[in-house]
Amino acid sequence: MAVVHSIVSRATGTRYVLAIIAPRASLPCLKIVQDRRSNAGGSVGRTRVVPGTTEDISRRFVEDIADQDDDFDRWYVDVVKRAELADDAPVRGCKIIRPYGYALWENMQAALDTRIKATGVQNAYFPMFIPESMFQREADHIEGFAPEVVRVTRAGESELEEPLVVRPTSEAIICPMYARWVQSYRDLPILINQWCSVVRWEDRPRAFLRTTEFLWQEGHTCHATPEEAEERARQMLEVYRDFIETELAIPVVPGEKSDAEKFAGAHRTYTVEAMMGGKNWALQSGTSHDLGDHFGRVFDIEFLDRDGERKFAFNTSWGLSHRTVGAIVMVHGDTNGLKLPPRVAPIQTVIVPIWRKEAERDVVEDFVGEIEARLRDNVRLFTDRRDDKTPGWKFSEWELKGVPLRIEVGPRDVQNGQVVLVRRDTREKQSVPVGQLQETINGLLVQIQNDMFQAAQQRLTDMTVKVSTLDEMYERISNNAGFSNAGWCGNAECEKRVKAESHATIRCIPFAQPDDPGKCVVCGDKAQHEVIFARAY
RNA sequence: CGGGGAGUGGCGCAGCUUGGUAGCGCGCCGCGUUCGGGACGCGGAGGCCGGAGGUUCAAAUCCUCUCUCCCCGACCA
Repeated sequence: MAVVHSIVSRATGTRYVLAIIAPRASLPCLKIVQDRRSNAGGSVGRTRVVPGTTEDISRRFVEDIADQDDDFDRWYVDVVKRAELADDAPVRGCKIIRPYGYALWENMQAALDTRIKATGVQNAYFPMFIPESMFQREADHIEGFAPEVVRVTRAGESELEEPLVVRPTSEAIICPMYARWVQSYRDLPILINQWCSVVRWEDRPRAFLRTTEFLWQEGHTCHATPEEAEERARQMLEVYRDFIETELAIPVVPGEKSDAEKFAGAHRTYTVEAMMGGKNWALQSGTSHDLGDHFGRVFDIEFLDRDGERKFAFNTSWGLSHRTVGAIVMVHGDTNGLKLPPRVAPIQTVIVPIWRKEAERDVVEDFVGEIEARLRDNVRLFTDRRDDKTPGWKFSEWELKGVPLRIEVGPRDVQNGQVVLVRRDTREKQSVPVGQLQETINGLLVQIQNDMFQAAQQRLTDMTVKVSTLDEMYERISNNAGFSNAGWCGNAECEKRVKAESHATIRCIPFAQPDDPGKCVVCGDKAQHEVIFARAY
C-alpha cells in the first residue's frame, strides 16, 4: 500500500521520508513527510509523517501542525501561528497579536475589568517611562528586575540628563504619586488599576507566555492598615481565581509563594497556578502581592492617622497578563488545534454554507440569512461565505481556530428545515430544526464551557499526586507527570536543592492544607506545609 | 552569558562537495470544472541567494569578516 523511502539531507541532517501511497481513486498521492531531528528553525508549512491508512491520509492530507504528543512546544508555536493568534515581530522577543488573538484578549479584558471594578477599583494610566533614580529607590526591586530592565538614554539628538527605565512593572512610578496624594487616613484607601504593556528583556521568548513586551493589568492599592492590605491582596487573588475558572474554564490552585519565589520587594505573594496540557507543567496565571509598608517607607507614602500618629501606608499590587491566552491554548487545545471557552471565544458559532450549483447557493443563502437573523443578537456569529475554499477545508480551519460550535447548512438541510450542529470539543454532530436552534445553541455553549472546565479539572486532579520521597518526585518530574504534593520544612536550602536537581520549583503553598503535612520530602524534618512541586513555564 | 544549528520568491526546502548566472512543493493571481471533512485542470506573477570584502573570465557555490534567527542549558508574569 505504501512504499517508503528515506533520504537524509546532507546540508541539514534532516531525514525525509517519501511515502508513495496508492489511493482509493486513480489520483496518485505522493506525500513528503519529514522527520524533524534537525534543529533548523521554522516550522509552519512543513508536512509530516501521518501514520495510518490511505483514508486517514486523504482526510488529513495537509496537516501542518505538530502532533501534541510528539512535540508539545512545537505544537504550541504552530497553533498560535496557524490559528492567527499571533505572529513574529521584527524585534527580538516581541510578537504581533493578530485580530483574532486580540479579540480573544479583549473579551478576557472585559470580563476581568468588570470583576475588578466591582471591588471598587478604578482604572487610570501611568507613564511607561520611569526616571532611573526613582526606580532604584527600592533595593530588592531593582535587584529583582535589573537583568531584564530596558533603559532609554537618548532622545532625539541628545543624551538624556537622566536615563529612563521602561517599566517592567509600575510600583516605582505609582508609589511616588501616591505619596503626593496621601496626607491623611481620609485619603485612603487608593484603589487603582491600569491596563498597559510592560517590558522585560527576555532570553527565551514564547508567544503570550514570555515576550519582551507583554499586555496585562496591574492593580495598585494603598491602605491605612496592614490588615486591610492583606485582605485586598487575598481578595484580588480570589478575583483571578474566579475569572480564570469561570471565563477561561481553567481550574487553578490558589496559594502563597515561598520566599524564594516571591515578588521582588513583597511581604507576601499569592498566586493561582494552573496545569498546562502536554507536559503538565505549571503556569503562574495571576499574582497578588501584599507589599506591607515596604514601598510606603521607600517612597514616603506617609499619612496622619486618626490617632494622630504619622504612619507609612500599606500597599498591594496584583497582575494578570496575556500569558493566560497561552494558558487557554495549552490547557484546552488538542490535536486539531485550539479549543476556545465559549464565554471568551471571539466567534462562538460559525456558519458554513454548502452548495453545489448556483441555484442551490441561492436557496442556501436565503436559509442562512434566516438563521443569522434568529441568532445574531444572542451569539457571536460569523458566516464563512468564501467561495474559494471547500466546506471540508473550512471545517478544519474553524476547528483549528477553536470556534465552539459550527453550523453546517446544505441543500438537504434547507429542505428539512434544519441544520447540522457540531461541537468543537467533542466533535459530536446533531441535526437541529431551525425553530429550536437558538435554544439549543444557548444550552450547548453553557454545556461546552462546563465540560471544558470539568475535563481540565479532571486532569488536574489525576495529575496531582502526593509523594513522600525525593526519588518518587524526581521520577514524576522527569516523566512530565504533573504536580507533586509534598511536605516541606520551610527551609530555602531544601527548595534550592530540588530546583538544582530536577528543575522543579515550589509553585505554591496551597491555601487548602492537610491536617498533617507530614515530613519534608527533602530533609525528612517535620514539614510546615504541604507544597506543590512542578516544572513551570 | 556558555554549547549546537540555519540564513536561497510569502512559507517549507533543494542546489554548494565537483564555480557557468536559480529550481521544487505549498501559498498567491486569472479562467474553467468543483463544493456534506483540508478538490482538480490549464495559464500566470514573484528571488540582485542575510550583509561586506576577496579569489576568478565567471560566485548561491570557494576564502575572510560581519549581522540575524532558531534549538539546548543558567534567570523571569
